[in-house]
Amino acid sequence: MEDGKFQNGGGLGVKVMTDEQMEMLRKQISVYATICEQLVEMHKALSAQQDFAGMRLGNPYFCDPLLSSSVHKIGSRQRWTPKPAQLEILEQIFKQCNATPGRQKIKDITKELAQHGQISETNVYNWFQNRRARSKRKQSAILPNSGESEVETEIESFKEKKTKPEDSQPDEEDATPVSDHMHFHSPDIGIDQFVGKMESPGSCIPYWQMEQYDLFG
Amino acid sequence: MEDGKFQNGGGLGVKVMTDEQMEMLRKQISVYATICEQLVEMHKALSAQQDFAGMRLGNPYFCDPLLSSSVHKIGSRQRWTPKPAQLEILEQIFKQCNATPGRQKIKDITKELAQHGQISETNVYNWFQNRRARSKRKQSAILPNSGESEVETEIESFKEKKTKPEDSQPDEEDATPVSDHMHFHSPDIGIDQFVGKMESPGSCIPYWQMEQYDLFG
DNA sequence: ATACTATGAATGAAAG
DNA sequence: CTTTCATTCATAGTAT
Repeated sequence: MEDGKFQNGGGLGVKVMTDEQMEMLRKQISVYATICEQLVEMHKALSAQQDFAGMRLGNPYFCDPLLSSSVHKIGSRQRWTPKPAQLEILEQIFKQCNATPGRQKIKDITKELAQHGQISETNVYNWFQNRRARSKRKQSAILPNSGESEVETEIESFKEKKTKPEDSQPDEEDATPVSDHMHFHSPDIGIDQFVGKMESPGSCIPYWQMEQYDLFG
Repeated sequence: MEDGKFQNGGGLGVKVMTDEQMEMLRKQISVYATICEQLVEMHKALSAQQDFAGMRLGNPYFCDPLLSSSVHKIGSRQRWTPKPAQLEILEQIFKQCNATPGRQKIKDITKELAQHGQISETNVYNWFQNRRARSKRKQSAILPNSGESEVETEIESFKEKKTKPEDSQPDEEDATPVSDHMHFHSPDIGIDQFVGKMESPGSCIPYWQMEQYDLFG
């Protein structure tokens, strides 16, 4: 079939990758993609300052093939989108037990939902996970200071949205986000060689260390 | 790329690539590598020939986020984010012994990884715990649980059921498992400094990582 | 086309 | 070790 013209020496047209390999590959490429993105930006910024046209010529890679994003977005796997029917079932189940369904439960649900479309257990698992997390967030968002113990009410009709998406950065010094015109999310990384680690906010050893280092040793 | 030409071999959870896809992948990576090399060089050249100090001062993000390698707001990130270099090492170690590293082992690993950025033993410990747990979950997600809809011993024997891939599917009749030689070269271009700066992978998640979604349906 | 929002997915950390 | 929580990223859908 498809290996009619693109077959390797073995004559087999397909190869199987493990998740590990897949993941690694994805990571590698992501790294490249990010590097390129940033370098390109830098390049653009620099270009704006001076005209070093001569340098650009002769290099097919930064002339424009790159800048025009010929490399990016080559096919992409899109994420699962629950069908209305599936959603309904999920919501219903969620209402009953807004707790995490057990493994077996997940399986059952998955099987059930599979009748309405392609779905995997992971999808179901994620859905509940997200549903729960978001439900909780919304609750805390609408009741800032009241008692929060009895709030188990489902508020899906509440399309409460954050008035201010909040950059989630408590640090608002002179930082000028450049993300105005491009998605440069996470311009920061956790490389604080100088910042103290926050693993042990005191002098106590994390539970696991005690267990493994002190008791076990 | 039209996915219509390819098929997943009916694999459930197995990623099957055709030679064509493989070729494309290789090409993409090559392109990235080349681009990065070129851009890095260009950047170096530019940096050398001018001192865009003004720009630097005015824009902490533009100056050269890549070279400074740690331009991020202190305290803006709470949780550790492994850098590509660290991840690579971790994955490698995980491959060898996917068992829990002993206390000394953790220390060693931590020390090793510290060369690439801030990290603590707790981070390493957690990483392995998560890695293992998720590896297991993934495989159980597609586990050949032929059992009917009974909730029997849920503890099942997915201990070391399949040590190899998280998800193998007995449908690889004409599929050749990708050997570990399929590794494309790592970002071996001289941009380690840059790599260390990045932490947001996934600006481009091509067709791999695809699952049994409706990609073929 | 651009921006925004809703939400699926990934993952570090913590609880049990 | 297993399960759950919290936060973040990326993308599909939708509005401007």
